[in-house]
Amino acid sequence: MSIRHGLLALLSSGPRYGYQLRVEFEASTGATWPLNIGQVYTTLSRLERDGLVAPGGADEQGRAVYTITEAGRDDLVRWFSTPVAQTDRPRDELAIKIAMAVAGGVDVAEVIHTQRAATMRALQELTRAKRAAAGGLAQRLVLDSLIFKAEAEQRWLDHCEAVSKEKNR
Amino acid sequence: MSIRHGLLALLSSGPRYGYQLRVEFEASTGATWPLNIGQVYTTLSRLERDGLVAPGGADEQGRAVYTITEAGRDDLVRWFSTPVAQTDRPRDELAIKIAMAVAGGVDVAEVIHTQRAATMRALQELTRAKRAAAGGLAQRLVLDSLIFKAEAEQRWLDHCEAVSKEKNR
DNA sequence: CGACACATGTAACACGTTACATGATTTG
DNA sequence: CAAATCATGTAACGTGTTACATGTGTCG
Repeated sequence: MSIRHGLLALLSSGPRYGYQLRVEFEASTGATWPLNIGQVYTTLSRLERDGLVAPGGADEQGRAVYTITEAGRDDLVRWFSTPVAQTDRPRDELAIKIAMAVAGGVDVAEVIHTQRAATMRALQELTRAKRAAAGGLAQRLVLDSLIFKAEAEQRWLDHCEAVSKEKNR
Repeated sequence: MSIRHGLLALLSSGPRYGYQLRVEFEASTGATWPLNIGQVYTTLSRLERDGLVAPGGADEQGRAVYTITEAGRDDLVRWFSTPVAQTDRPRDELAIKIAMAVAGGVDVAEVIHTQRAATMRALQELTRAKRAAAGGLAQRLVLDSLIFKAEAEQRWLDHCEAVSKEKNR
């Protein structure tokens, strides 16, 4: 539901056309998660189907603009005022992988090691991207979010290693 | 792909039937993300379709067991030896929400406040669950993962508040 | 002219999720 | 006996994702 509401949020400050939405979405959230243009159109169709946006004809250049509806604004208000709960977050693949490695007969230390190297590289890439500091505030915050998460992941991996070593004694 | 590989991992230490897989999956990863039993069967069908598991007839009690295939083991080895990259993680709904709030004309402080309260409650619930300490090592590590993440989220929210306040001066 | 950015859209698929239908077995 | 647990499966849907088809305008 992230893209859905992301596009809806962009539409809340005025009518937009598909291509523009992708540009603005990526400008806000950064190039972290590139948004396929096809996705924009399919999502717009679904938003229209659900009555949250309405096609607003075409603008001067003949581009197909969409406008947010009242129902769309309501939905958006609800989105912003409702916190993201643990339960509606997707399953964490890494946590499951480590859990399965611990439970099964897999070399946990090896899995942790591989992951740590990858996360380390990601972290370096992220701090590099942050120093470049091209985008606006929103984009920088998203970048920070990823950094905080990556750091937490490193700490957790250390923790996993320590605990699983301890167990093997 | 988490459930897919999770079930495959469980099957790697011997044939299992559907119901059993759900029990073991939840025993490993905890009640954090409850696994609907229907999901197990649909996932098993898809694994069979892809040749990663094979139906192994029925056991003494007439339960439909599945066995991992060679291709399945290969896939699993690949899964364990390949780190989870940033790019194949799902979009973070909270990050997008805050980014959109910052970009649009939404009361960011309010959104942050609501989220922080929810995350705080989740954190308390998690530490409570950890003290209860019912499960095995794997389950405890998953719990720790969630705790580390929640803590990182709190720090990030603080950071967002500080930065967006600064901007409004 | 050829490449590239702009612009729109459809078809098909993957995974995850829930609701529903169905029945056997166990246990209070 | 009734309720709960065990057990299997299907149908239908939602979102996200990619691949493909198509066309215009612009700039080197």
